[in-house]
Amino acid sequence: MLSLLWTCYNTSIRQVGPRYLNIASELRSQIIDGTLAANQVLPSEAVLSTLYEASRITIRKALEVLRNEGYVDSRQGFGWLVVSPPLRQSLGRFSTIEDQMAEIGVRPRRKVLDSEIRWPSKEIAEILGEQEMLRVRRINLADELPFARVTVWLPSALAKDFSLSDYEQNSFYQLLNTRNVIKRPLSRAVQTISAIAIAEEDAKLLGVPNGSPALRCLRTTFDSAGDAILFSEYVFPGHLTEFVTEMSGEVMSIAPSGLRLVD
Amino acid sequence: MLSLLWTCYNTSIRQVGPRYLNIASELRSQIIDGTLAANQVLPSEAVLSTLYEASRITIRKALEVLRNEGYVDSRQGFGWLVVSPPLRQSLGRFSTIEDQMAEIGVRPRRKVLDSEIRWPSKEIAEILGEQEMLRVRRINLADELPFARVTVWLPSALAKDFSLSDYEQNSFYQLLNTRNVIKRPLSRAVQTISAIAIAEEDAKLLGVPNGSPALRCLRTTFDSAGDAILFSEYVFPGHLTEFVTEMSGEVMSIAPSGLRLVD
DNA sequence: CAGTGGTCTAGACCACTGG
DNA sequence: CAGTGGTCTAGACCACTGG
Repeated sequence: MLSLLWTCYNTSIRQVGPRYLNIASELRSQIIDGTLAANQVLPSEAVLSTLYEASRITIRKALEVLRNEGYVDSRQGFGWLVVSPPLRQSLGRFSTIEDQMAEIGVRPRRKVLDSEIRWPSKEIAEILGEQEMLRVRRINLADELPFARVTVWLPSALAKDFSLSDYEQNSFYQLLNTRNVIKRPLSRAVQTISAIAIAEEDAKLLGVPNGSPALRCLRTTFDSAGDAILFSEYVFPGHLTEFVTEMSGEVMSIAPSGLRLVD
Repeated sequence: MLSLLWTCYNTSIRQVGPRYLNIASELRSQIIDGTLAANQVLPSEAVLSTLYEASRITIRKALEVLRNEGYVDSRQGFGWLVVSPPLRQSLGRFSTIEDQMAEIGVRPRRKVLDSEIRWPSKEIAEILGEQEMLRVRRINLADELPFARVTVWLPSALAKDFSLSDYEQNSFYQLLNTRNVIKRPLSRAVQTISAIAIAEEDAKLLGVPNGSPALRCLRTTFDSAGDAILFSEYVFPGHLTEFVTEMSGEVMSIAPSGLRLVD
């Protein structure tokens, strides 16, 4: 097994990107394909250091990446362990809904409902500022089945070169990040998720009974300097969607971390 | 300001815990109290290294901690920036629901509904194993207002020394982690959150109309070796609770990260 | 261009696990 | 006890930002 590791690494013609990411990828593959089995102890950092001809700090950085991804964990004085499958499997599904749709062979489509220039409501103005806004409402479909109604607000100054077909073919992240309209890339978002009884219009659009349960997400998206750029509302039918998340570390609350009381 | 940093650090009688955590705490305090203002560029790593008489790697480790907490972010070739307040504020609320209740002066209470020894259903057995289970159902109250119905399953072998009053006064995390009944501490959990129409019994228990929207969380809790120890179900009335979460990095999906289609 | 963060090295000492 | 991961140092080179 050790020689296998060594061979893989040495035969690679040229390293792309940082060394620690390559090492992390190498180890991740071996965990996924079972070469490194669940609950198995990894070779020690010193051994990996020799194997990969990298310093111990580089090895540790690779292992930290895998720890964050939920593949391994460490115990001081003992070693690094491969996390067992049930936990890993849940975490492995943390991909985007688009990836998931691609995986199961479902065709995604966006349909624009309307697009308007508006003066912001007080709530929107507080988040994005007191300026003219573009509001776009869309429906997202999976194999022509509607699974989300999405409304996006953004300063109209940023959207003056966008067309309706842009909105059907791209996400706002793609549009804003690729066409030089913002100084800094979008980098973070905070969202609030709640359970609601679906409103009449959304019920019709999504083809579910009026008042049936739905997940509602309110999201504010920030650029890399921390300025709010986008505000969006998502409504998902309750029977079609679920939200998977992880807690770790010392703080084990009765409620999912992030859940809070309102009013 | 620089001398202030230096003084604080040098006058500390004795460092507790790792150096990088102390440096992180110091910087965090200054961000919170405004000494380091929003969007301000931090002193460079080299300068901080001199100020704190620590190596650059130690400084970087402290900054990475703060980056993970959402206080700062970096741009290569430019520097470390203090993230602006709107984003930080949302993230700062990532505390537990218990902390939040303590903050606003609300008194928490647990009420045990019932506690039974049962043979596991197929679903539970798949997660926790084919063995005798204890099932405890509780109601959580905030100032006597019920806000959650919680059901916990665990192998009865682990619970043989617990009493009903233990269940009223402690969480299972506290019970299992503090009384030597498990070999390894509970360290991670994965949960699935969905929107449901509340069932009749829960509606009565929580004092809401039958069929009204609710958040339902299914959680599996693992020990540090990755073995599943606890399974729990939480039901929260939709009008009382919301779930706050963050996305960051390159992957910006239409849906909240972790959201997926079911069926 | 000088200065920044991103990566990496070769060493060191410590607290901790298991036998 | 020997071996492990956790922390830390003093250096180095690179890619990148801004002026």
